[in-house]
Amino acid sequence: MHKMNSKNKTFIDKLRSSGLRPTNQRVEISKFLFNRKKTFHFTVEELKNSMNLKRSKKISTATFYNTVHALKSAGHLKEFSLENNTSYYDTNIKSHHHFFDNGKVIDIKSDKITFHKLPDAPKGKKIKNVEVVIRLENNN
Amino acid sequence: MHKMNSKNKTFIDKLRSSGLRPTNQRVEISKFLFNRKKTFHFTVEELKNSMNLKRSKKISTATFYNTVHALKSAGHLKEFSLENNTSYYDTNIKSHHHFFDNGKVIDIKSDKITFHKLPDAPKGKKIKNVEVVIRLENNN
DNA sequence: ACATACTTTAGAATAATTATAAAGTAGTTA
DNA sequence: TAACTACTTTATAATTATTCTAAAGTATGT
Repeated sequence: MHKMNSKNKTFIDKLRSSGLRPTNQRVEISKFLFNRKKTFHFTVEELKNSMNLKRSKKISTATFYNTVHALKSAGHLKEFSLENNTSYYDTNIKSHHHFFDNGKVIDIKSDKITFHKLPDAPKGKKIKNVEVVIRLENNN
Repeated sequence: MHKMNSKNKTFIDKLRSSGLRPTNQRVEISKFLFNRKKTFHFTVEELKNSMNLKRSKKISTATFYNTVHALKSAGHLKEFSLENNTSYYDTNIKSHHHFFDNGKVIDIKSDKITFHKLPDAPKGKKIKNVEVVIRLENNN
């Protein structure tokens, strides 16, 4: 039997709206992801490690993957890729852009980049979204 | 003993400037990649399959990976990632952008996209490049 | 409290990539 | 050109990220 406070509600709603029953594991993952002020960038492996380090009873890899995927499909997480064959996720789902600096990711607010010219979508297609990556290197 | 025509020279130079001895395998890969009019997008697996299909003596996976990596490091290929954990390479190394349409990649010439506003690089950093991805979906 | 469908989990399976080390080849030098 | 050495190729094993499987556990409606 669970005591539910209003804070948990958010996390549970995110799960429910992703078609997931709010099990203990999922609620903890959801809390871990969304109970923070700043945007959080992570890989599933990183998420698993940082959560499981603190826990006596570990959450399984499959559960991390399942939960992250469902949250992403429901639009609660954004997915993106770097050049190292792992998927990164971002708790900031608002349209925005990224700096990439040697594997480190920094968000760029959407309004920091505006376009003067954009191409039309090919026939029969329309633009779903536009994503800008600004790669950085050290000065001098 | 090899007969070398002027056409091969280009491919061999690309290898040499990548720090690679122009072995038969590498020259054939280099030709396959660069002896074409249109930009070529590929994964290493695709490259391997399309080249090896035609050959009686197959080139090994490791050689494809090694060669592609060296060419990429030397700047003869551009690497990019989609959300499926495989690296894509592009023989068009000029700064340009991409449409992504369900895993299919279409080049966008650099001058088709111009910016009205771009953020400054963080302190101590400078912008190496700016890459735009326009994701497409079907109309209606 | 029951039943049932959904979950969790450990471990196997898969896919992309990288590492290993033995056999082969290019480039240099005598 | 013969010989040498360093670089290559290759098959195969290893690794990494991810997905699948099927048995045991749990949430939810009645």
